[in-house]
Amino acid sequence: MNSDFTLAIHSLTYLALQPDRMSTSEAISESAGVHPVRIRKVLSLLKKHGFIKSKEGTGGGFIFAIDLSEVNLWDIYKLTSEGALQPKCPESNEQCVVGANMQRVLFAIFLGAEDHLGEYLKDYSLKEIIDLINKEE
Amino acid sequence: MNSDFTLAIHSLTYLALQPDRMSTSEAISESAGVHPVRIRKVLSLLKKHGFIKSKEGTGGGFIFAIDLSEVNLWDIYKLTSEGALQPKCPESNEQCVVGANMQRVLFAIFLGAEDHLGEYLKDYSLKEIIDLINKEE
DNA sequence: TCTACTGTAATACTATATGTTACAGATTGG
DNA sequence: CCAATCTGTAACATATAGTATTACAGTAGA
Repeated sequence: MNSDFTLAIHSLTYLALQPDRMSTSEAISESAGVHPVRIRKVLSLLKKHGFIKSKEGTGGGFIFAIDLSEVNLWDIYKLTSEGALQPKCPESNEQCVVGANMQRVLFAIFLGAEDHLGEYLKDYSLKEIIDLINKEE
Repeated sequence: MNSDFTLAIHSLTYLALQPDRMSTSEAISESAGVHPVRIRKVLSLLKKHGFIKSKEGTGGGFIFAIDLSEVNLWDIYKLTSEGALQPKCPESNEQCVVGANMQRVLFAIFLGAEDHLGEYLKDYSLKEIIDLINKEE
């Protein structure tokens, strides 16, 4: 899976630990180790779905908009990575019964697989992520 | 997920439908729509794990080695794609509590996610794939 | 010994992911 | 009103991963 998912979780966790003030994309990018523009792109998506609020200009930045327990890993997976589980299917030969039907069969199975994954990921809310982050090894 | 998984399933399905004779990598590649060398690479892996047998030289090729019901999608996932679910984690800032722990936390969660996925994929044996392939829409 | 295969390494190419630059628009404070 | 500090995005550049191709050694049958 690509790193948008990780960056989204990272950013949300960061914001959750700064509940009282705006955080800039630069501050988050320093924590996450990527370019601020990338953070802004990911956060733009999270904002569009109401998880965070943003403000432009001096003293602006990003801030958490809802309760920690209201967002879980499945929500974020759907935003950033839906379909990532689906195996790539090269365009195969329609003259062959295998080639003609493989994509359809695998697509259906992995649609179910993603739902199944969802049931697992729903059990991890951001609150639990933060608990795990704080629980040092 | 990359297409090695799909090619492995495709090849196995193809071989399962030709149980009495050797199939060449070229024949399979024509059905799957990829280069024969790629098929040979994937089949080399399947052979190493005992799912198929191969024979070099004239009249050679690949043939199914075990019972259809003995191989399922989880077996093949593990061979071709284990770890694919794991979200990429950029190297983040160890000075920050979020950066220092995010990778460890996500890694553990997605290890569990892959196990969970396994429970789902185990329910699909190659026999069932073939039934689905034959069941036209 | 010629032909038809697999096995595999090396290389080339292509697609996707990521990084960077640039700049318009919003907001604040002097 | 102007300068400074942010977000929001598009456009472009670069890096990485996925895939295709070439090449050739080894094996087996006719």
